[in-house]
Amino acid sequence: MANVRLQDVAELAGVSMKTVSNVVHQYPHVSPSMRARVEAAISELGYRPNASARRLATGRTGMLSLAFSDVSLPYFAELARIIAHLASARGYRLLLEQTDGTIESERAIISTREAGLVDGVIFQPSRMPSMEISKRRADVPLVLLGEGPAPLSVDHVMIDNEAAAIQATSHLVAAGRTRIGFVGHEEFDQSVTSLQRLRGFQLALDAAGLTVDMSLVVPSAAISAKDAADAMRRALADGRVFDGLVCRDDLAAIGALRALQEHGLRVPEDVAVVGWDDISMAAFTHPSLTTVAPDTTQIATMALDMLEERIGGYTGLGRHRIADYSFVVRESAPSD
Amino acid sequence: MANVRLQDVAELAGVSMKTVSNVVHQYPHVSPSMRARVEAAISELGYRPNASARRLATGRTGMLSLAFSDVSLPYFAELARIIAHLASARGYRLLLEQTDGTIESERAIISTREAGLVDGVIFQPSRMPSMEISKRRADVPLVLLGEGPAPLSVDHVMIDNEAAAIQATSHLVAAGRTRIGFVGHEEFDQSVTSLQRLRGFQLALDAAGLTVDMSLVVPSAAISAKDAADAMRRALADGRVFDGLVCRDDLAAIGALRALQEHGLRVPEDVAVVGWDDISMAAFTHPSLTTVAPDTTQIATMALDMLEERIGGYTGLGRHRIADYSFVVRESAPSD
DNA sequence: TTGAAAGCGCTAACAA
DNA sequence: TTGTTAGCGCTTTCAA
Repeated sequence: MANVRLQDVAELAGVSMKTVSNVVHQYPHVSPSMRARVEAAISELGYRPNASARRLATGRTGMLSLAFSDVSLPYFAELARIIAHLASARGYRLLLEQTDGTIESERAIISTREAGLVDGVIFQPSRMPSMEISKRRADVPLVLLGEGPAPLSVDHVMIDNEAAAIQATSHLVAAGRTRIGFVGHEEFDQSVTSLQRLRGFQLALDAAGLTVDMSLVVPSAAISAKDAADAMRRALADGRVFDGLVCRDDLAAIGALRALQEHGLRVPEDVAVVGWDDISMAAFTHPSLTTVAPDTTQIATMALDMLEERIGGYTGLGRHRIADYSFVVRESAPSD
Repeated sequence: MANVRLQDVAELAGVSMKTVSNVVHQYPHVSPSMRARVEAAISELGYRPNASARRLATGRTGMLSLAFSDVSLPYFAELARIIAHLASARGYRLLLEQTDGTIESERAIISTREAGLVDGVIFQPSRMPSMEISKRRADVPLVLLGEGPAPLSVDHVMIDNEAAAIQATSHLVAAGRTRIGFVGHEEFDQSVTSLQRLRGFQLALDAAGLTVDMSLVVPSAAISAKDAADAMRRALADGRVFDGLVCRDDLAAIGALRALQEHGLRVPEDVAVVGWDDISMAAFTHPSLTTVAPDTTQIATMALDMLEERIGGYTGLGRHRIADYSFVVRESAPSD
């Protein structure tokens, strides 16, 4: 019962394995009577093709792996949802790999110890230097997500973080804010993501003739609402005064919102807050978040397109695609 | 370069495939010189074992699939994170399957069309009747999550939803609330989860001598903050008056918070709100959420334990395990 | 249109 | 301790 083979079906139907295979694969040139006979045998035996055997024979696994630090971060969860859907529409299943942002786990992603596990990998590194990524063996097709300075040899999808950070910061400047802080980047080992956003932040302030006050730049122990809230609580207790806040991501913004409210500050009246990612919760915080909204569907589509081209045999220099983003204005930092 | 086989390594090293295999598997009884020679050959050739071939030979895939409606729901994302970690510690990788809560997708999960894809399945159904689940072919080990009345033939992990709902409701009653509503269950095709929570809600009100006012039971178009907020907005616009709210989950609570605030009501002064799931955001809403906190680590551990027993050959009646939960009191519904 | 047979790369039982 | 070899179940030329 458990192990019905293609061969068993063939024997019961009195045909060859090839014929059964043709039926299973909907191969058009099979006479209706053959097909009927084979299908009867299939359902009588309860036959199901064995995925491992098929994979060994074809060399294709029909699986992609999706690797990033942590699925429980809303941005990644929402991205995973989209990628899983789009991948499934293209006939792939998704393997979930969490790195927890450790360099060891990220290395393990890059240097797959097993061949033939997945057909391709979509990977958003957080710690790994691009030099190291570029030195990997080009065994399995890889597309990088996120904002690292991607090595020339690898395909890559990102949004223009610097431009978006400039827009977010300028939005606060335009609203007349002058004591604008930045919250939520890692305290040590900053991810490239954070660095690019910080850079845009600084460029925008410079352009507005405001100098960056380093005491208003508040790093966080880790990427989470809790750590951002803790960092902001300390900064506020320390007497620092903000009237605007660019947050590294929406989680940091949510933590900051909490710390500001505990400190008796009103958002946006006293402090305007801008987040990043437009996670679904951003519309439901109190106040709702003005935020940078990467076009995640486009990111996922670009990544899958390039991955499929690689899987299809394309070899060539790494392509760098820039995905769109929009700037969503809500209550935490209105336009005026 | 791409296709180095075990055999190639064996030839280069001048040994048999078995010896190479022994080395690859860390088999202890290999002479050091052999080991060294083989390892040299492995790295010279850049050999990596082929996962598909290994799986075909052993019949084990080392993969589990995790199926539920939607990873972007925080509860599922957080659960997925934990399960992925624990599974990985046990040597399994995780395949992500989203059903979107459609019955067709749930059927596809239950009746795996391919054999040998995964060693086991962890599945939280939302629509599927338990009768149908029990009729499935017992091909691949399955553990059910969540609160359905699980068929006797299948392993199952859940928390006692009814008891938790009673506790949540009683908490509001004890604080003197009398116009207690329920928000966020599906409007049609209620999941068993919702029904059990509603039942506990009703039992607690009955026990307190309060009758359930059906106009305070506010269903939502779907499980999301947005739909719950919309439903609550309509209820409030309709003139319904609440002083307490048991929410089907934290997302519903977040939506409700939003609607209440827009309506000028204060939480908890005017309306006390209790959520469910204790998603990480629950500590950062404004006000923070009092909520039922299922012990997700325990849920994941129980599920994996039972799954591994099944994979290991255990056959027997389905076991039903009840996991712990706690009731976390925060600002949205304080103790007094 | 259908059949026969040679792999795909690895494991594991059995020998040596 | 190491070698031989027969599968695992499917795909895929090449024939018929």
